Amino acid sequence: MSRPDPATAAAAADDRHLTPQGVERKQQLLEHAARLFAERGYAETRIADIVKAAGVAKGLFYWYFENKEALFLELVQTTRHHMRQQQTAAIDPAANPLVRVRQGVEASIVFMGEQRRLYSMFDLETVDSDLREMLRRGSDVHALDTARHIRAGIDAGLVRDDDPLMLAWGVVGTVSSYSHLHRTGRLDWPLDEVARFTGRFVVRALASSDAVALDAEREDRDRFLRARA
Amino acid sequence: MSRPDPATAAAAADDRHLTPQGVERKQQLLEHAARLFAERGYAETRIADIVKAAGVAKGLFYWYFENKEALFLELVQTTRHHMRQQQTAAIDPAANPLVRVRQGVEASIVFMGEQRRLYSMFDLETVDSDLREMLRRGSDVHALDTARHIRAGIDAGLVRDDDPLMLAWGVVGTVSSYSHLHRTGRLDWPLDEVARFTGRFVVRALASSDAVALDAEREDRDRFLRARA
DNA sequence: CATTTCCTTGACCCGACGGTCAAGACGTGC
DNA sequence: GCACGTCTTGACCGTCGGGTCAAGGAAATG
Repeated sequence: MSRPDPATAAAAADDRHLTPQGVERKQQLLEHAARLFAERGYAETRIADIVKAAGVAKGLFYWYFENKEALFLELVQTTRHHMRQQQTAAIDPAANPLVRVRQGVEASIVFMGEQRRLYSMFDLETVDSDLREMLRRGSDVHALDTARHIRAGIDAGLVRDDDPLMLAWGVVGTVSSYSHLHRTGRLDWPLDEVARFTGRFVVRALASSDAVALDAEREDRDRFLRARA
Repeated sequence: MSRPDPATAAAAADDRHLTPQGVERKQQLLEHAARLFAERGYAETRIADIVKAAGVAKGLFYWYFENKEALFLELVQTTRHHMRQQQTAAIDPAANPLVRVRQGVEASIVFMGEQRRLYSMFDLETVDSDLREMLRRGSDVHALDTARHIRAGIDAGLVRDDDPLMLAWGVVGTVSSYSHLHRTGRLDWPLDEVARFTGRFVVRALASSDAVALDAEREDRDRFLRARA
């Protein structure tokens, strides 16, 4: 479906050399598209809308992108990349597994909250089935990642003994739920409070005992206060 | 938007008298539509597809429904109704609040799993913004409902002291996450195991202490064994 | 200054799809 | 057998929107 014959490849080929001007124009299109997708959804955004917003002719769109789907893909990939960067930055490798999960969770909430414009089109699968598949792979990776920490947590006796991958899915699901809630404006708490609440929820769901959970929460409060100081 | 002028109301008026044959035909259309929505999504399903599947002419669709959206609405409402019935049936009013939440959660998972065809179009908001609003109101109700039990749980000292509505959103989100996972085939556990896992996850996230959580889980096992006998 | 590559334009094409309509079949009561 | 409401048909219409194209300007390259 991506490149059935050479004729199609003529438009927006992989090895297009972009001048600085071209790079900037492409960036403009991406940004306007992102804004429009977030405002009215992927399907409801016409290519005509995008080029109009950018103030260029319709044909130009196809100079930079093969089609709407290709643009969307690019948007998703770069955003995902930034998200992972943020996550790894937030996770303290020296901390215990349960705390690491909590740090990842809180970082995700904050990132998604700050980038809510972009994320409006991620978890809610407002796209056709091809793209849906791709979006799914994203959360799969996220869950697998989380599962690693959880496994370590179980080994360390910090996380209760249950299927690690299933627990990880619970974490990912919880994060995306609260983030979605916040993003859609049904929850007007400040972002960092949403993050801390979500962290608490997840820690409680995973912890092997009260003591462990309390410990992870205390550590949380400490970090929070330290960050304030 | 629903009925701007009398002319529109001509099609599928509220006070249409349906013969038994008409009722059945309408039902056929609803069922085929549900199947197709589930398979390929709301937006990707053409009215032409629906009537073709039902083996009738296109014009007939507009005899029974004002448009695609109206059909969708009808589908959502009846399904939601069944879901709530199932939930209330599963909740033992004599049980303690935490257990009641768990019962509701497990019933939801089972119901959504059995009706997965229909539910494919619910939580994932594959529809335009008007319908999205309506779908949201559905989970709002669900969360509010859950929050009542949680409040009672906090008063009884069974649920940890945190914002009840937020906790309720966590429950609803967790349920819809695991249900979604199961529905999309990324989780091939038997349905009742998914339900019990989800119940456990939620109970742990809410419980005020290990003892309380263990108690609710033990009660769970007991019920399970009793049901088997 | 010639040539090539990049960038931009907007009119145009065409298929898809939601929705309409005139015409007729079937059944029921009078 | 007539009249009326229910039900069914499929051709037809209009619009919307993705995608194409021929043409030309602007900038780099040689």
